[in-house]
Amino acid sequence: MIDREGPVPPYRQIANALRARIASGEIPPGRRIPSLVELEDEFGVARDTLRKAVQVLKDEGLVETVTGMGIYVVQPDNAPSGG
Amino acid sequence: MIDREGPVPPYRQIANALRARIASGEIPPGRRIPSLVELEDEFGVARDTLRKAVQVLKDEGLVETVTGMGIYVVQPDNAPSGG
DNA sequence: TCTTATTTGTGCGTATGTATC
DNA sequence: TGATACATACGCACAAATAAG
Repeated sequence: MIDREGPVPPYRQIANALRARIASGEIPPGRRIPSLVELEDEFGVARDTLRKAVQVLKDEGLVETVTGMGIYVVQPDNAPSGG
Repeated sequence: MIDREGPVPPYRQIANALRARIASGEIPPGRRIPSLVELEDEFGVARDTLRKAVQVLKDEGLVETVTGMGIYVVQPDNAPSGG
């Protein structure tokens, strides 16, 4: 799942994978993405790595984190699309 | 924000900047300094560098780390002034 | 209110590889 | 060779918010 030989670091690969799921509608707006524990299990990486991957998506405005709840896909209404 | 040309290494500059905020009262005793993530964003340096900067302030007794909470400005009451 | 479970937030310590001075 | 810095990654401990009972 994660290619540790290539030039793309794991945290970027994970960010890309999650972004693809969001873009494809697999994880629609308002929905939660898998928890860090589940992602740990799925990708076989440390939380630190997931934290960085999530940070990338947060930076892009694709997701938002809520302590005690999870990480949610930002809805178009909430998206900073300039309006 | 960080001068990478001068003789003062970034971790020292950051330590100085934080020390100034504490001295000026911008971050009063008992208050938390920005998290490492926020400082990463603000200064544009690696976590490794931030941790060294914080270590300087800890060495000076200006701040204390509380696990799971953050890094706090030491209160005069708690200062190791010999009491 | 308290306990239990889940989930994110925050920092510590450590390690590897690369690069500059 | 050493200090400094960046990028990446793993494992660990503890705190806070949320949810359910």
